[in-house]
Amino acid sequence: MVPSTKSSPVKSPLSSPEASTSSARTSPVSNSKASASLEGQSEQLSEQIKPATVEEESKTSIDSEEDDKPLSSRLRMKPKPQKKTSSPVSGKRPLDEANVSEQSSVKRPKVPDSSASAKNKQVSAKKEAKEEEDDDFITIADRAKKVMSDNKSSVALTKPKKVTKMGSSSIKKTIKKDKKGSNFSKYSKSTNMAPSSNDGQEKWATLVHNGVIFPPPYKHHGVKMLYNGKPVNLTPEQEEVATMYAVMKDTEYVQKKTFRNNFWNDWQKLLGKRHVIQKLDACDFTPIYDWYQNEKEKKKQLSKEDKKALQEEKLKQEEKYMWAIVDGVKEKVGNFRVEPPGLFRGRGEHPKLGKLKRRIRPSDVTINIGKDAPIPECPIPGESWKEVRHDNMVTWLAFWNDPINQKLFKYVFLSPSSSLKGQSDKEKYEKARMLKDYIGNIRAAYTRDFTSKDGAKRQIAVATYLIDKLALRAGNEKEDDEADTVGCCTLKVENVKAIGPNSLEFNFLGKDSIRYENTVEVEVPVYKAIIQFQAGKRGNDDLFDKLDTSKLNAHLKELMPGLTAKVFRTYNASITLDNILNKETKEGDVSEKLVVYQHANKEVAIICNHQRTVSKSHGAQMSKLMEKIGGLQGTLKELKTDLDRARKGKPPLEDANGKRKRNLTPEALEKKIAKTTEKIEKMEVDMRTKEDLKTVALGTSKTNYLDPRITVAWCKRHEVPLEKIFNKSLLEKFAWAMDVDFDFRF
DNA sequence: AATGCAACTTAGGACGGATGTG
DNA sequence: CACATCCGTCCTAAGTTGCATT
Repeated sequence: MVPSTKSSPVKSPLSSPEASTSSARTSPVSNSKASASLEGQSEQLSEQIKPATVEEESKTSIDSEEDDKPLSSRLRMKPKPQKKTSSPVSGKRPLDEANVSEQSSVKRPKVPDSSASAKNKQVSAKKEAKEEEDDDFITIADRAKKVMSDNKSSVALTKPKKVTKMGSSSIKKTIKKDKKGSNFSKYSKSTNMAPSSNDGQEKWATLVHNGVIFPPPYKHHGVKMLYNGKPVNLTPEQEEVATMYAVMKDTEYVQKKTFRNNFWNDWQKLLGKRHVIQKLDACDFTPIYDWYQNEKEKKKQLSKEDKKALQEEKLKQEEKYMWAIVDGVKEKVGNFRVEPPGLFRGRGEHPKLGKLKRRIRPSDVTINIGKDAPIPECPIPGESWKEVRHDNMVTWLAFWNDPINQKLFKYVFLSPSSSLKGQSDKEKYEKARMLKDYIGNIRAAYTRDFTSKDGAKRQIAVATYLIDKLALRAGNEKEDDEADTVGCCTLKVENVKAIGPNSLEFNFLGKDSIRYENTVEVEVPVYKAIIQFQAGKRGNDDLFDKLDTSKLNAHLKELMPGLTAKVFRTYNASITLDNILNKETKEGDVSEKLVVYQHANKEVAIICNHQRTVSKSHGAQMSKLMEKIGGLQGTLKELKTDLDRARKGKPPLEDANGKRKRNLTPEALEKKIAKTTEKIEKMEVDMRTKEDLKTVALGTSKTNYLDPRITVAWCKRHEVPLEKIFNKSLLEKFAWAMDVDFDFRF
């Protein structure tokens, strides 16, 4: 795919290919294809873009009155009907206020984990233990005990962990009024997490695992590619790389010159300078491509049983690598498979596209494991690990150097469902919640500094503002051998256009070469500051020349302990979800509530610019839906005439095929009409959402930005089954959030 | 202060099985 | 039942951040 061509949801589904003007990177190919067939429809379906109407409220500058408003209501990229209601309410939330005052009176401990509720958890966990088909060999109760004792011991024999002050903040949680049927603790396994945050501390006391599994060796297939029309003999090594290229025939990668050049370069090294094959252009890989397609087809044609058997075989081989035992608890390992060799598939215009990513061998791999644990046997006979370490200050189980960029490491970590990951996830959200208490002052401070005499200060202020308001990423410097993308600190002059009287038009490639395109009305001082930062510079110069991420983060740390740029994204995402859910959830059935949730989720995804490419079949799908609706409208018309006739005692007209229809009573016809109308309406809604979400990825925010406790609590309050929102993986990942109080607010 | 290294989180796309639909 | 679409899972790239070194 060509990520850079996606139209940005930040703007609206309407942003057309030609809107993305600048940048040589823009290849309109996929974009125009995707939208061409649909141009007319999408115009009707999607909301109009207007240059962001950041209304009155934000012109009055950000003052503390507005502080707990969700970003989405402070920043209106698209006017939305239902949002009109939001302004008078002014974001005051009784529940939240209670929270805030409570928090400000009690100094928030780093991890306000509630020991009180931990007790509850154990009880409920035990209760549910039976129905949990957790394939652990340790029971939950055992695990709880184990963790408890481990904690004690590790506290005893390691540097004092911050086990202290768990009391104060947890007191509030003792009033546990559980609503009927709203207990999700069946998903919370041992919620008993190590009680402390431990940055710079031991991450585990004991660690046992079986290392990593390597991909099978290459199987020589002997299918001959053609060179100038003639079959060529290749050694297995040469053939392997040729095959990697051949099978990518219908990806967009091979269209890219960089990809082909890099591939050729690396392949030629294997062929040798004097090989018959002298240039890529004269190569015909189709025999290999066809062979591969055929193999794939064969695999697909296997019987259900055979497939299952194959799967089980694989599972059996991998079983031992799937688990680690961390402090006596069996935990899933995340990525225990070593990455197979292949051609590098970078995103966007990555300079290393197509380079051969060589095979990783045991001698590349460093293992990290408990001192007393048996060292994993090297799975390839005759070879051995590069190194074995016993470092409990880190969480990785293994790593090797990335063959594409030797300086980088590829790590093997535990899976997101592990309590190690869960704990840091929780800490992440607690930090973001802490920002709530500081955000007012922070906003006041940067607003003040928009006009600071000190240029560096001004840049920090504006950058912080953009990170807060637009949820931009920090933006580290990048090397020349990476794709040319930017974040806040690395914005170029040409990425921002000042549009009078006080709007800014952003257009740049961010992470994963996803385009960020957005026009926003900003405070006048910001507008002026940007113009001043741009003065006398060229398009490619840094907008913030006195700033980088470490300066920025150092500054943020002075405003709140542990504050960094990315916390703003988490904070704004989660508070937006919390606010929208609580504002917009009405009485109604589950499906209506799910619509509200999805809407909130979408708002967050738009704020964070989480995009996806429009599926190849999107256009076709839409036309199909249109057709269906058209058909239904036809029947509706027919039914209406029939109703008219029936009322006059006449028989229905013949249908389109000239067939006779049954005589129906007017009542029956009315019923049918109502049903059809309903069906049409439902389809129209479906179509609108589909179109609306065609470029928006909801999953990323759900997985990484939205405090799961907001969702869990909301589900409890509104009796929505959690499984409607979290799939199995997410339920596992968020086990730590399951027994949150139903009145939890972010 | 700049640079480099290390460790960890966040990200979109591919793929294949599950589920819905006619 | 056949097909399309949906959805979860896997994969691994691409970020952020903290800290040590120069």
